[in-house]
Amino acid sequence: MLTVDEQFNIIKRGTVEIVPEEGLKAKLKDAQEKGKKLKIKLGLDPTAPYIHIGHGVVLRKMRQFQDFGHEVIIIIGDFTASIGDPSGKTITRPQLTAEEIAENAKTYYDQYCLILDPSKTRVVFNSEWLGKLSFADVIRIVSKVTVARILERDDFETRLAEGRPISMHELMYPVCQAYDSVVLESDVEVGGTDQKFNILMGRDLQTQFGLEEQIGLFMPILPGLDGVQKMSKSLGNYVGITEEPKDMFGKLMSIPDEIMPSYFELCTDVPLDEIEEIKKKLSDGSMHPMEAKKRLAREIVTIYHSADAAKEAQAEFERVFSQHEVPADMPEVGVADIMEDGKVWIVKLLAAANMAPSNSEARRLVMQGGVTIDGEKISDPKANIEVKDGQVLRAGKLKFARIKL
RNA sequence: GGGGGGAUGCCCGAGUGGCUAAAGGGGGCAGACUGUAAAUCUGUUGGCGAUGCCUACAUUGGUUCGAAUCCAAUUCCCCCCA
Repeated sequence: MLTVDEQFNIIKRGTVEIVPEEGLKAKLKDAQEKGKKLKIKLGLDPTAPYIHIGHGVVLRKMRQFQDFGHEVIIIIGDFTASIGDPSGKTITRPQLTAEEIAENAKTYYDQYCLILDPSKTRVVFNSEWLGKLSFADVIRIVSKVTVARILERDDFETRLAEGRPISMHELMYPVCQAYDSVVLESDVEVGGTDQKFNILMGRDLQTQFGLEEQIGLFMPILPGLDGVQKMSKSLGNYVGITEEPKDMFGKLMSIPDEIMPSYFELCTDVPLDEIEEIKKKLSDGSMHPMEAKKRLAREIVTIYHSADAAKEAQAEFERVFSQHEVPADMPEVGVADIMEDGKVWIVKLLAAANMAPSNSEARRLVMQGGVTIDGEKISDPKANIEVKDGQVLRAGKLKFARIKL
């Protein structure tokens, strides 16, 4: 078994901050000595039950705790989702139905099993307790929180200063999340740096309720594929952890060079000194950035699939993008329905292949010279084409389909 | 309770009676260059088998030959005073 210090160092990797570090060490030590499990808390948003490698950063951190014998508690914030974490332009989300919640929970389970050890994972919904509080209970809880404390939160502070509105219920969001920690008696709460205020609020509230304070463990926000905004499904700049190896590989190859180091650190298990080595080689030019990126993509695909899958994905990538050959497999597009006199109108063909959301968009693609069949450019949007079974339709760099008569 | 300001395409934002499918920017898409990186340049960015037609500037109705633009009502948002 690893010593407490060794455990601590593994856990510390990639973190922005641990509040307080000594507290975490003490908890790890205490747990080891008494043979008890720490409760590691993570909150997830139930409205978007799709896990990408940005969530993976935090989940993999949780996994490390599990490997040291601790218990992970995932809180699906079905109650708090109806408030919406205040972001400035909060949209109050609709309450989910029981069926939706159950369905999302299942979806989560299938995904997080790829990272977490299910035997050491508990999933709870915070509506279980938050939804049962009476108004009197709520008053009792909020009486332990001062207005000044709440208004310390950055976005509240700036909004107040700029005269932008803050709704009462938004002020409740951090309190709800903090109260979750009280109910669960969590030892550690893991989250992105955007969770800092909420997680520290948990510490305060636990103290108020006479409990031991949880440790706040903050991970950086993983930048998305665009390298600028945080990774999120709604921005489309994500890599889902259940995506196909070749899609994962391809998407990872498209990230800006500058964010490679943070991806290495946060999304892979490549040792830190090796990452340093790579950085050095990149800056002195002895390593081509593309090679580093291939390594990165391979590492990540290996984590979520396997080393073989990663190798295959790389081979496929090189075949398509370096040697400009067609992918080994691609979706088929049946043309039987859109055939007229043995010919197919190119615009309809693109729509049938889901390469364009509308005919107008398909026309544009054609006019812009992004469409080929078997490598031959189609540039006339009026074109009616005699297609043959097995021909390869391509739109842009990424979209391929095999024609099926 | 009183007074004032506002709502435009994916986003920001111009437009105050016809020349407006709506300037400009961002983002997206496509092309060139390349390493499916960045930067840069070019084109494109409501729908429709399409030299035209349809739908669009919060909603509904009105004025007008003609409305994103004027009027009325409605909804939502913001600010100031109390």
